Amino acid sequence: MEKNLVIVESPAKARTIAKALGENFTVTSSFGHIRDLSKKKLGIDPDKGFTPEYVIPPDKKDLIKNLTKAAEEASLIWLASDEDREGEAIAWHLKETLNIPDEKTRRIAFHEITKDAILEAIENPRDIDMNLVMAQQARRVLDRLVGYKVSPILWKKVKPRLSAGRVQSVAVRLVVEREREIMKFQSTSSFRVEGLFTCPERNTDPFKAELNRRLNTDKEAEDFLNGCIGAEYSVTNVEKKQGRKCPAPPFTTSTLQQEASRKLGFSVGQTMSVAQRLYESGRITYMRTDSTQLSKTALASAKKIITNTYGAEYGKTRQYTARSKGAQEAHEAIRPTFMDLAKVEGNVAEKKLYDLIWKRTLASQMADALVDKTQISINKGKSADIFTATGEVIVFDGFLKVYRESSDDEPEKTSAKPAEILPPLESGDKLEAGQIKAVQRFTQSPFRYTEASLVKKMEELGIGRPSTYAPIISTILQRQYVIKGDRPAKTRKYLELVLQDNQVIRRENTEKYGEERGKLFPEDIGILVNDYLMEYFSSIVDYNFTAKVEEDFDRIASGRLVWNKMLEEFYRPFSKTLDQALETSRPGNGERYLGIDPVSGKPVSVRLGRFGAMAQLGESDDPEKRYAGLGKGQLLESITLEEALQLFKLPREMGLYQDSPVLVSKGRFGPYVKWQGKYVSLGKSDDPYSVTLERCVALIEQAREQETKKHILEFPEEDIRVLKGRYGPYISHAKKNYRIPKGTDPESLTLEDCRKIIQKKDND
DNA sequence: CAGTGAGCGAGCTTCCGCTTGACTT
Repeated sequence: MEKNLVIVESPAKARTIAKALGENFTVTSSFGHIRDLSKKKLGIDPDKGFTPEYVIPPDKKDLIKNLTKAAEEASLIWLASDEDREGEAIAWHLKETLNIPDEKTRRIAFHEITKDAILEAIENPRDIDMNLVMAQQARRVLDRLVGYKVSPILWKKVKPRLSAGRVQSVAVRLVVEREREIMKFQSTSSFRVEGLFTCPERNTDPFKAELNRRLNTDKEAEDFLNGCIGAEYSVTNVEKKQGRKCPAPPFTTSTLQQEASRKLGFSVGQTMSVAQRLYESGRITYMRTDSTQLSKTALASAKKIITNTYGAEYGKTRQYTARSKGAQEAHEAIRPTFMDLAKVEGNVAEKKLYDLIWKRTLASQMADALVDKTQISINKGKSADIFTATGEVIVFDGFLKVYRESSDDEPEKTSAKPAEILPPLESGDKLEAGQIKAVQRFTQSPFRYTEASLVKKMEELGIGRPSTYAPIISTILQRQYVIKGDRPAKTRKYLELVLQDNQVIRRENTEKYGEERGKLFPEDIGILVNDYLMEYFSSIVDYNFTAKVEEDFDRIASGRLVWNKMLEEFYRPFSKTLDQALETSRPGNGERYLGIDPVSGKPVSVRLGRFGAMAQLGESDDPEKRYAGLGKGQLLESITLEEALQLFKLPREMGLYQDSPVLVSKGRFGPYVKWQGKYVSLGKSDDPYSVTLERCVALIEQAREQETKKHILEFPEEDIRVLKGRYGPYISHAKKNYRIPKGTDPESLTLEDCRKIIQKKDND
């Protein structure tokens, strides 16, 4: 009997395919790529045609042994990795590494994981497409050259352990440039005028209408309102239009990450690991995809559910085409495996994410929503000023019954929302104005990126792949190029001028604005590295670099370009750039002179030092010069003289407590109080610059109390203590910690017990 | 863990894309 071995990339996929193929096929998986360039060295010789030296990573050795054995025993090996560049390369590496002869090799691809599709694939095997494989090889080698040639330059010129790459460096650039836009941004204000109108003849309720222009100053606003006194208003035009809203396409990796971020507050990493669990338990299709396509079976079952639940008029079968640049569409969109399963078992996160996927998929197959839009234009006397009232009524909800996509733009809270319904008015109707008010509004600075909106931007630029979006975010966070953080809301005053009973009243109100949560902020080192790369490696951090090389990869894939010729073309100028950077480049240290300290008359400057960003008070040759580290959220580029001077107010001598001095200062781990040689961290809401002695004493007392509670047992003669820590009780001895075995009551431990525990662990 | 800021100079750091586990402090 024939023995067939099918190799796919993912074990979960292998399980489903095994079921469809039956007993004559053994289905196994490669767990992604099986060979790669060595991590330790470059693995490419640019002088010898760029031929890569592939190695099997240590953690794949066992797998390869098993696969080789299985391949030897089989009579036919079906290489069923994905039908894209990376998948084709995996098929080729498998054939090479497992030593599979041509006559035993069959290359197939499944377009959807259904029995019919799988059997059809088996009927139509082909050869490995070497052009596509070489396109992948060119991609791999190029990324290695960029990453492993530029990073060491950063180690030498800036700081060890830094990194640069075709994708990550552009991600950092986006964050840095957005921050600079925000720094540069100057808010301006104008006055938005809104009136309440009624039509006495038709006995209507009051409705809102907005003036079609903004007024620049409060004077202008006041004049305008005064001009409204006694004015006559009439309807000049009523326009009715029917609009449509169509559903969003089914999820890809990046749109799932965006929606899970906006609606569920998940990080992109969180979304991926929850999705992975749903995938492994067979609830959803593959979660790393750039395709919005749905399988025929999925389309059919969605239609059935919609018809049964909402009626046939709610259904509209549609297939969406790829929106993103460079999409390779090796998989389906992310959808429930079984559409008729509306809810899944699992933890809260799994349930919520599944619900989101289910609704989005279903909605994508539903009818457009129909909206009646009405716009009423209102004349103010004979002036050119026009007020406009807009109304929007949903006449058929369609897909909105199930799902509504959210947006990244945080709408200005007070801006006019369209009214649900407007009174039936006709051109020529006379209106009466009730209250008219002019409210000061401010322009908003650009938004900082969230993890998910950065992914969206990268996808738009064609940079990165579904499998790398989450890891890229972790990398730039890990390198401390960017940091994820919050900013509290700020308050500002705004003016409101109200015309009521023929009088203009002026009010000053306050409002909160600009609160940010979970946003990406650049760090000083990220800014510095970005500026360095922009100066010496501008072609690499060019937003179009990836798109340009992708064109070449496509030409390689279609046989119009030879892979190492392309690399040759790239490398010749690139190696010159490298040499130049090594020889001549000097990265900045972010140094800025901020001004003179009015108290001491000494100059204040900031720069990046060995231990991070710092401020310096006094010239470098001043023996009494002082240093202070910059605080959290402060950047070299934007810190002001006032803020820097503030830093030198620490340490503060607070006074005496029980005859010992109390000191407040800031260290590596944040602000602290020091008293009698002991350190106590300040609370989250305490400000080291304004905290009082009283509060410090309270903190000291609290810490003292905890200290006494912390000690459960003491055997000082042998330097053994039983302490209570963050993770429960433990034994401390000679500056090392030891766990207490489960089920042991820490208070009943004897000195002998402790010795045993210590000895046991030290012997391990 | 707790205020550093110059420097002997070993040996190490690093990319992007495929894919899952194996680990507790």
